[in-house]
Amino acid sequence: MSKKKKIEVDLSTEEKIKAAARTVFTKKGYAATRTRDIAEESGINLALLNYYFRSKEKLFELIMMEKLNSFFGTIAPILGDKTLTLEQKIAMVAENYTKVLTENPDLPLFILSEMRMNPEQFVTKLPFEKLFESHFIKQLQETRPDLHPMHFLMNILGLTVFPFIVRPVLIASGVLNEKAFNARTEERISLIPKWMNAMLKKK
Amino acid sequence: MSKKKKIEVDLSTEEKIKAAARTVFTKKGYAATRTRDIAEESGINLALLNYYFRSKEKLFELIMMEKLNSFFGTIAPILGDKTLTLEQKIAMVAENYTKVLTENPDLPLFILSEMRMNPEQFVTKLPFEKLFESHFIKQLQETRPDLHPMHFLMNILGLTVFPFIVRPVLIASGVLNEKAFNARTEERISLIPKWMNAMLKKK
DNA sequence: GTCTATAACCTGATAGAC
DNA sequence: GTCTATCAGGTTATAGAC
Repeated sequence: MSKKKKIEVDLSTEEKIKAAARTVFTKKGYAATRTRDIAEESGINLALLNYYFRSKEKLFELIMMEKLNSFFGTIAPILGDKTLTLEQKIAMVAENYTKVLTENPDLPLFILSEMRMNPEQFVTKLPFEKLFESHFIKQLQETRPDLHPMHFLMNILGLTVFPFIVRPVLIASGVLNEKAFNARTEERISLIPKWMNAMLKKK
Repeated sequence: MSKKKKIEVDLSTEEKIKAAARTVFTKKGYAATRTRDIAEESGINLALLNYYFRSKEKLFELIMMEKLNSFFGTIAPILGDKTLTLEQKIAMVAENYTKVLTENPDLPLFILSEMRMNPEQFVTKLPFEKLFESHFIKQLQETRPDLHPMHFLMNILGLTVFPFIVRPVLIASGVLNEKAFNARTEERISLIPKWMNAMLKKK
């Protein structure tokens, strides 16, 4: 017999705490989160949080590392792949990123908010060279040697990620509901490659 | 004689607290800010903060309203202006926004972070209809009736604002220093209108 | 208006019983 | 492993002297 008899209910205590921590940290951010909130959300006792994870900060770092891997793990392998054309990479970034973010819409704003408040804490643990010295950058330089390749990296990321960054505002203001938002970002999967192509052409 | 004999030093106590609150709230966010931090930063006594502003929350709302006005006040009048062409609006948004954000680079991430944690608090006080039912939206619909105008509003804002949102990461990681960052965003003032024009063309 | 002192409460973390 | 009880320190806000 497996340890887990049920699907959600019989998670180990450790996993229950992690699941609750993901929810609460994501919603409130590190500073506004109380360890009591996490305990309540997970249905476990407050003391067990420290028993399993030693401190609020250690638990947060664990969750943050998961999030960073989701965020950068999607993109770094694509941009570094030497067998893909520039057009293929752009299409894959738009599609894969949109799908990851649709499942996890607060990922970018969560990461950027926390990194802004404490940049040193995580910046050393991230593969920035992988992005900024990637094969993708070389391809951009070959295609448009007249412009800094950073511009186009910024453009593809901005076009893909920016809607998710303003999503809380759009939804709270009633401009779009969740369903309409998802319909628009789904449309952008095929639009972004066309737009990027138009921007990359020399006029 | 004027009340103010010196320029920075002789601000009224109230203005000193507000200036310190701007600095500390922007840097740490609402939840991580301690009223003691603001008192120390401004050189005034802790009790005076409550004397002038009643509570931490009231002071924060005041600062947040200033920030929201800087952020939306730049853009709403341009997008609503019925005498400007689509191309003129795009050029003005890129230029004016970039200049405002260069002076106040953490403005967008500050606003979006705080609104994410507490969307209801500010969303009612914002002129979203001004943006999403503006003359600019009508012009987009006329130019590209086949696509939702939201896409192009997202694109102009994303291309302009996104670099400032990832700025803390870029600078902390050493990918760009402040000077190089400013050089790139300055370049984008003239690039964004060209890119938007290319995106708006039917192919 | 400004200060010191302190009230009233909250928060992360642990000791110790089971 | 899990719980209750509690400690030690921090936090917002105010009372009251000057």
